[in-house]
Amino acid sequence: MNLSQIELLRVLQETGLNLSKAAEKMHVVQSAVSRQLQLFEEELGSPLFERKGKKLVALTPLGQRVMDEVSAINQAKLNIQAIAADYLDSNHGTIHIATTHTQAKYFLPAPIRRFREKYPGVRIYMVQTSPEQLIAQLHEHKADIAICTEKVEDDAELITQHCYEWHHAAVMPKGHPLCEGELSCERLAAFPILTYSFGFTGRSNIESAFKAAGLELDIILAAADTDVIKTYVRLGMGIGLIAGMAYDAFADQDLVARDLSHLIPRSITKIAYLKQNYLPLYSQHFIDELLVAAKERTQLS
Amino acid sequence: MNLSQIELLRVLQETGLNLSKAAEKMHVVQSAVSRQLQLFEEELGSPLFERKGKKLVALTPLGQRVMDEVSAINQAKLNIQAIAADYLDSNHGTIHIATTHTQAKYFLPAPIRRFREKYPGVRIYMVQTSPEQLIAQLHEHKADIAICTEKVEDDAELITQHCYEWHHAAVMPKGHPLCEGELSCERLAAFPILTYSFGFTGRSNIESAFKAAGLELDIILAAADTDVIKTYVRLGMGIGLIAGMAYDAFADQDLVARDLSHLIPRSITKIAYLKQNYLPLYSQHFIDELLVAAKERTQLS
DNA sequence: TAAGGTTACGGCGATCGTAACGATC
DNA sequence: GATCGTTACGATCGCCGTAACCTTA
Repeated sequence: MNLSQIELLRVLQETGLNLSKAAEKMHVVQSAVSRQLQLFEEELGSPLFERKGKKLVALTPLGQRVMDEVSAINQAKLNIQAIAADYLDSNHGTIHIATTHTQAKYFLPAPIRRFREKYPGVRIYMVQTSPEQLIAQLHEHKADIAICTEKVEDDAELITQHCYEWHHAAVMPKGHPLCEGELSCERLAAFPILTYSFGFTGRSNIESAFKAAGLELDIILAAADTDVIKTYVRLGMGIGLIAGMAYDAFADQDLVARDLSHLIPRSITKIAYLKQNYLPLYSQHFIDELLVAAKERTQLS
Repeated sequence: MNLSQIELLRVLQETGLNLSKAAEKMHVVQSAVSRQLQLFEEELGSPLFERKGKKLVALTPLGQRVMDEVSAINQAKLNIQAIAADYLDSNHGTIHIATTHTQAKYFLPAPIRRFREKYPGVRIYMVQTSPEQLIAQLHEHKADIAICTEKVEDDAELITQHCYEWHHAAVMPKGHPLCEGELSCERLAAFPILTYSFGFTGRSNIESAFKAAGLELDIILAAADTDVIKTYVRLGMGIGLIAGMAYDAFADQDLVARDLSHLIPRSITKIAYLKQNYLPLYSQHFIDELLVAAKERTQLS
């Protein structure tokens, strides 16, 4: 057993058990990885993969168990490298952030700007995905830190930190009937609604609020990001239900935003990362910066 | 980075950072490990060991962090091998049990006999140590399963299972004044006491019982095992406070045992093993056997 | 001077690449 | 015939062992 065999198994998973692609990723010829796999299976005494003809089509039960350990080894290997790199120079490196459009546009700019001033040598990569993909990004080592509102919890391999709480707001063109008077679920439900797609940005809280009131929403647009919603609100298509922080008092002067904290349960945005994954010092400072920004935001509102 | 370098680091810890001894353990010449260590440190960019002259004297802060990951890799490597071996033949292998004299002599014989009938191909190794060493044995991979009464808990890397509960008993020669009448802490404390060493077999429960009663025990013998205690009780040196199950109605006919469950809090014997450590099927069956024996014992009493 | 560690160098073997072949869609 | 995997074989590079040397208790 050696580390390149372990690496091979990891890459094989990534490539859908394709030896040729795995060879390419590892910068060796295909015959080499073929033989390494044979040697490893021989050493263990039984096959790790189900084969159909010569093709690898699935993991054997043994293979599945072994894969868990392979992940552990791979994680530890990455950690050693990260720890050493961090120790050599804790001002340079990379952070991969996975997050959603709303966070990327309305929350992250401030903390990221401040972080970049302190750590100009750290490259920040942002991956923007759907909330349900965020955690997967962590597990696949495509992201170090995920910032998300829905779908976290109950993952023993994850550490999650409370970041900040926010409420939804209703946005509408100036002069709309809902600009005046007390807002209620009933009044809102009387208009066509534009809001987030399922699983995005607290959508589930919107659902639960109106379901509790026994109301059916007429959702005529479900978008992944706020800008699309605002665009169609401007066209007079209906009421937009968006995250409160996504209303920009300056850029959105032509729209009216009304707080819905009394109608829709608060949403909680969290920071998540893998428990087993070593985060360099600067990443920890990045998280600190997020928490500072979160605190500022809560004091503001 | 490769697995033998990782292995080297592990062995270096075992040998007290002695390169020569590490080389010997790894069946290679000393110069080889010296160079491998250099290469690895070079790859990481900074030293893993503090050196005094040429000698390795301590881990650097980097080294300490790296060592944690090294342990993880080593554990995963062992797991892969164990899983594969288990998959090939789940009826052969080894179990290393770490336990104390009392468990080894008075509890384990029955479950081990039954287990051996079912799994004649499994070699059972027993390491008998002091309770405080038991957990260390697990961490050092010198034992797979620890069976112990004191000093477990609050170790996140451990899984502990409740095994059985038992009480202490007082043993004395026939005809001793304490053979008759109600037993109390006061009556016991009036005699010289022979019992377990600190940290052994529920000794702490004995302490707390008498401390609660405001009594000082005159402990004239503190032994690690029950047989020594019984031997000196037979010589008339005093009252023996031993684990109830350590009294053998047949072999100890010349002694009188009196239950102390109303005076001394119950002791709990637990099974512990490393969370990260893969236990072969037969080991899991061995634990089942322990639990069966534990149940039988509690029904008896 | 014994024990622990480093450096230099030659030899051997593990692993790679080339290449030809086999199978499956 | 294109994709995917295996087998055979020569070449190379990494790693080991020998051996001489350095350093400190």
